[in-house]
Amino acid sequence: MLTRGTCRGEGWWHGKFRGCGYRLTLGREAILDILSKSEGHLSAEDIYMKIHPKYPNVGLTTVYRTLDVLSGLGMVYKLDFGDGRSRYEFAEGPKGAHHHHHLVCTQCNKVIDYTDFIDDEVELLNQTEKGLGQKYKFKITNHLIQFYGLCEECSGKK
Amino acid sequence: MLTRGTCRGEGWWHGKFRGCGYRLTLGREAILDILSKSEGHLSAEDIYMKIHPKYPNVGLTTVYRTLDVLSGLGMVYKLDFGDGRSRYEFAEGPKGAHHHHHLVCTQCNKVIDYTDFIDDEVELLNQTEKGLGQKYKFKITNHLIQFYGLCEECSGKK
DNA sequence: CTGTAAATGAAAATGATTTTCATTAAGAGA
DNA sequence: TCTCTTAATGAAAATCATTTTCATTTACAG
Repeated sequence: MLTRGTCRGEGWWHGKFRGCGYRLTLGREAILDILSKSEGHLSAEDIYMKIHPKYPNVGLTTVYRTLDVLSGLGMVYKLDFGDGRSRYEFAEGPKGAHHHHHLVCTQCNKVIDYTDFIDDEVELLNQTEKGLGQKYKFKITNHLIQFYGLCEECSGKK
Repeated sequence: MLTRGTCRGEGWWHGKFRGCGYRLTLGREAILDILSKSEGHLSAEDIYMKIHPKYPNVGLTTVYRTLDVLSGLGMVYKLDFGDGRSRYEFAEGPKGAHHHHHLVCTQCNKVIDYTDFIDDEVELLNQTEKGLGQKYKFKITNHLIQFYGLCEECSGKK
């Protein structure tokens, strides 16, 4: 993962990029644009496909590279749902309005975002985070919570 | 993932295998044996290496296949710490004595198992699990909690 | 406007995991 | 115990997401 110092300050991304010594390019804008508009969990190729019609000269390689930068900056979460490819979602921050956790079907890989119990969870997590951070001298920046099981359809199929 | 029906009953693995229609083979025993003895997070190749001296005729392919079966049976957890290969650990069950969660360094990929806050976490998770299960009609069988950040060393390096 | 280092695309390389296929062996039933 | 069916296996090849290489382009500081 690419990281230049610790660049997690606030401010919108024009500044965020520049502030961290990154250059602002068309490809990066395109990718951020798609990511901030799309709901859901996009793979690198998904993003490439969505961008391609409008920006045919942004390659898949650049998508990967940009996603790496973005997740290094904390602007994007890189997720793994066990289907062999990484998924990315725009980060709104763990306290942000749309923060959610995932419910993953181990059979069909369907993913449901839920926010229902987030408040209690986040409260507990913050505590835990603090405790862990102290005990293990970790600078915790993020967390991942996923529940696994069978979705309605798949558990029907037995 | 290979699954034959829902085979998550109790009992030790000789029976568990047979009960689910799987055959008990040398390779599978070897893999279970290593997994149950080793602490930590082994990759398929780690396991292959550990087994090889004693069972030189168990191939890497079989290791992958067996791990797939085992994780289908819920006897092994398949984990992803972001270093490009899957890691496996013997499952003691979410309520088992050694259940733990993970603290992952995003820089060097070091992983710390912690059990410190498990009790509170597990309690909340059980509630959440129940609520989510009902609302989304999911049969939840497992959960994953990981905190990400920089370990002491890596945050030292700035 | 210019120089320099960062960013890029295309193609090749990588590397974990999966598939193929011919062979072996587990274990149910005789 | 012997036989037969089918699951399990190893080796090699295939797959496929991601990374690297390298020559070229481009952002942007000065």
